[in-house]
Amino acid sequence: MNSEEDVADFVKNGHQQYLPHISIDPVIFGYHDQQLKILLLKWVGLNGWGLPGGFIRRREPLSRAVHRVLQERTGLDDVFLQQFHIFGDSPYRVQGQRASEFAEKYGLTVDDDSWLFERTLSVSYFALVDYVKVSVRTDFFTNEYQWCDVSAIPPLLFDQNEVVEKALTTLRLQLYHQPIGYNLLPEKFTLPEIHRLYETILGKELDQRNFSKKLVGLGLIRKLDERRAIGPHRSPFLYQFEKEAYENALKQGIVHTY
Amino acid sequence: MNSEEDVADFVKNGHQQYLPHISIDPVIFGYHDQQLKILLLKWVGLNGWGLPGGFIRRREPLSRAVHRVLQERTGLDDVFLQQFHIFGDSPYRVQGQRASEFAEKYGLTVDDDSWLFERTLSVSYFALVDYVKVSVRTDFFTNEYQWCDVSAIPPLLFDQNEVVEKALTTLRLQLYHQPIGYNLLPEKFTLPEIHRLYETILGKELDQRNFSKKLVGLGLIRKLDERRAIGPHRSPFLYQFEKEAYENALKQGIVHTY
DNA sequence: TTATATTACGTACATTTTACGGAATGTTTT
DNA sequence: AAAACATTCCGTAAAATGTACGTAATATAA
Repeated sequence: MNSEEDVADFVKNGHQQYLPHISIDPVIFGYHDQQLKILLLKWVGLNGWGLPGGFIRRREPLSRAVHRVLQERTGLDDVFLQQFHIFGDSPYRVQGQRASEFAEKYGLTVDDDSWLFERTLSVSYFALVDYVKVSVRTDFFTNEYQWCDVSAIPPLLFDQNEVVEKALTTLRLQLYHQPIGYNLLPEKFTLPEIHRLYETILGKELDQRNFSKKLVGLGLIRKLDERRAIGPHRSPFLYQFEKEAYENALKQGIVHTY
Repeated sequence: MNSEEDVADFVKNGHQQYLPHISIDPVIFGYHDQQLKILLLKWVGLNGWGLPGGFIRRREPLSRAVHRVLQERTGLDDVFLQQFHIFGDSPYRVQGQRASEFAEKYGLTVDDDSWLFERTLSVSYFALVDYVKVSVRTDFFTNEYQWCDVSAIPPLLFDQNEVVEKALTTLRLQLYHQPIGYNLLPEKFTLPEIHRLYETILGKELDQRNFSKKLVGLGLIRKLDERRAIGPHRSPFLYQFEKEAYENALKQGIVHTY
């Protein structure tokens, strides 16, 4: 959607195609090289940084909608997405926005009761991807993007700082229970690789020896009989995710503590 | 809402007052006397048992909406409610309902595009209450109710069996992390009381000695210097919830495992 | 051959969870 | 008053889990 015509139509008639009052705003964590970032977009009409977002098509299952939104933004398919909350309490989510400001900015005529500016609840998911493999697409509403380190998130639109915080908390809590890194690491990876990933996500050091014991003990990964050549050092063994365990995890979580 | 006039207006114009496409369907667990039940309503228009439900007012924060819905159904205030999922994948949630059947049943004229019969996502919460203290209110749409044992849930409307299952799983998972029994037990309660509560919810025996150690150890409850007379037996000591710990739990969960 | 950076692995200690038996107590019955 | 009964109360040992930590192996480059 990039022509002004399309946009005007979207603003005016989008509610015929999409459900009003509900947006999907995935927190897309990007990991690479011991850095954990999130994808932020500069929303022109709202004049600030915020999460990528999208709407649900009238006849589209919710989970398919999230995958589509992620796909549209990042080009990625088959990413593990985890729903973690629906936000509907913040004043911003109760009052809706003023259409007029937005209209001015774009030089569009926008009715004050346009569906786009009505109150919107936000269904929140998070995903974890490799940000160097992603080519982000911006559009008419978003003219800029950044991968922003999680330790330096600027003030975001609406209540989205809270959303990001909760996403991060949930990501960390579920790290040993959900197949979070599944689509991030290569099919065969080394212990140091997954070790660095976990350390980065949790923001703290994990004892390397205990870490491998734990992951193997939980049945999450399995050691292979191959190594990878990594230049001037000892070749590390390769590991694989235990597919069955992970598929179980997808449904019910790996660790059951009741 | 019980007069036919009100109902006709609700069906026709409810979307002026409520957000369409989103319902709130709390799973209300009722505990009493070592029985764990859930509140089910017989939905006349849909001809089946289902969860109590309600809609969000246009300018009403989400969490206030749930509390209101619960209040309207049960008369209870200040109940701990925990959001656990939003459902939007089931075919029933993607296609919407047929208005005509409903109209027939009630002898109302209902437009096929009435907001009420459009696709609806369900924001799900659970609560835990004492079901003998609740007087359930039915209304025009629901002419019957039952407190149904969790071990014998009948086929429910839409995807609500899945909803209930997930509610139960979440309830059990969070039992040691959220102030779930807070509004259920009296302010001062005995160890056997809370012990039986936990056993019933988890559906298994918990060693009585380890149980008290655990709860006190977690800082959830504190032993008082009083006892309660319970007839022909040794008088048990009374305990209280640790208010601060519980208020913390409300925000972030008590046990932090990352 | 040596230096260097990295991976690999095992063992002792602390903490948490689990298992389990026996003494104390408030009434009712004899 | 004593005995019987149903219940509450407590502590300790064993097992499992989590934490801390040092040293040997290895792949290249110098």
